Amino acid sequence: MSYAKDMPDLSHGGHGDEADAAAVNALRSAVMRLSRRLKHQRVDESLSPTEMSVLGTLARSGSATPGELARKEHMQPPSMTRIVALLEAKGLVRLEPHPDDRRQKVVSQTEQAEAMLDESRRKRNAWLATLAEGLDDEEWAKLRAAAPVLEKLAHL
Amino acid sequence: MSYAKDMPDLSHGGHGDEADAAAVNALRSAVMRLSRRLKHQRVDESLSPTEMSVLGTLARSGSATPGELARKEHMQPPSMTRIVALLEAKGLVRLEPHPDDRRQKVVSQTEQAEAMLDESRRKRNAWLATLAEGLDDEEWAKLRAAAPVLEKLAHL
DNA sequence: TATTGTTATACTCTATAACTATA
DNA sequence: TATAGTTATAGAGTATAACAATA
Repeated sequence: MSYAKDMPDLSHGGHGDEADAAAVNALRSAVMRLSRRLKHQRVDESLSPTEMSVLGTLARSGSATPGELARKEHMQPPSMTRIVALLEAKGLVRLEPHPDDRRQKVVSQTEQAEAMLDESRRKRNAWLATLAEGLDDEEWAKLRAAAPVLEKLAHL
Repeated sequence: MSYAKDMPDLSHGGHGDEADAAAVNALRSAVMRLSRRLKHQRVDESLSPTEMSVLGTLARSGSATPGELARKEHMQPPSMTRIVALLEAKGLVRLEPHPDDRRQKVVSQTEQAEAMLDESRRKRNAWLATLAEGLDDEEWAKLRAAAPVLEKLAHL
């Protein structure tokens, strides 16, 4: 750990000690395992985790172009094309021409998507609550406090 | 939220209010996005996130049979067969016959794997530290506190 | 020329089903 | 018969490269 003493006053960029390394390890490992399980314990049979994620992003932003969605979800444009097409086929998003730029399109969620998200949230809670029964209150509180940070991290 | 008043004294199984729902949402969304990015920002070019995860598990447990590894990683045995074969081809694990049961095998990490994990931790810190520069100290502290909990959750 | 989105294609990871060897 | 692991195969998700339309 020789570099720690060489960078004494990084105001908040200096997350690099051993506790941080352990956290990084746990984080990466947990993220991989959870993502694998999420694919299976999916709450809505017909929707993949990515489709759910895109729908969530859309719900927050109101509407967006495919390119914006791809950037927000950190995927490549062709992948987003496919996701949007799937969601449209399921009646969960609407595609309209962009008012100012005829190359672009505007994607927005349908009423059906909104209802589905509500229902889905209920089911998700049931699953997660079951999983969370293995956590005590203190652990759950830590997780809840970190959730928005994790989300921010994923968007950085 | 009608059920809250119907289940007044669940000691710690009652994670189900709106703040929890928001946390669940953020958690799922962040996990999916991060896992996708982890596949690309991988620190060691030749190792997939899953291979890294298995190696990490192996480092903690010392050695294990393929079946045990599959259960711990929440994957199916055939998938683990493939991962173990890849790791063996890279000289990172060793396969030995099980002393008591000739159906089973014992997987253990090599010295090379140990060295690789050390090197990898350094690189990972660099990547995460870069990402974490967008977090303030308080956010990072929350994340660090939650990391072991996330790991526990992923194993439940 | 640069940018948005799409099409065509290939790769990686993982699962299920069927099989082999051992208990 | 039941269990551990493997082989064969298929499917989902995503990427890159090449392309079309528009700016």
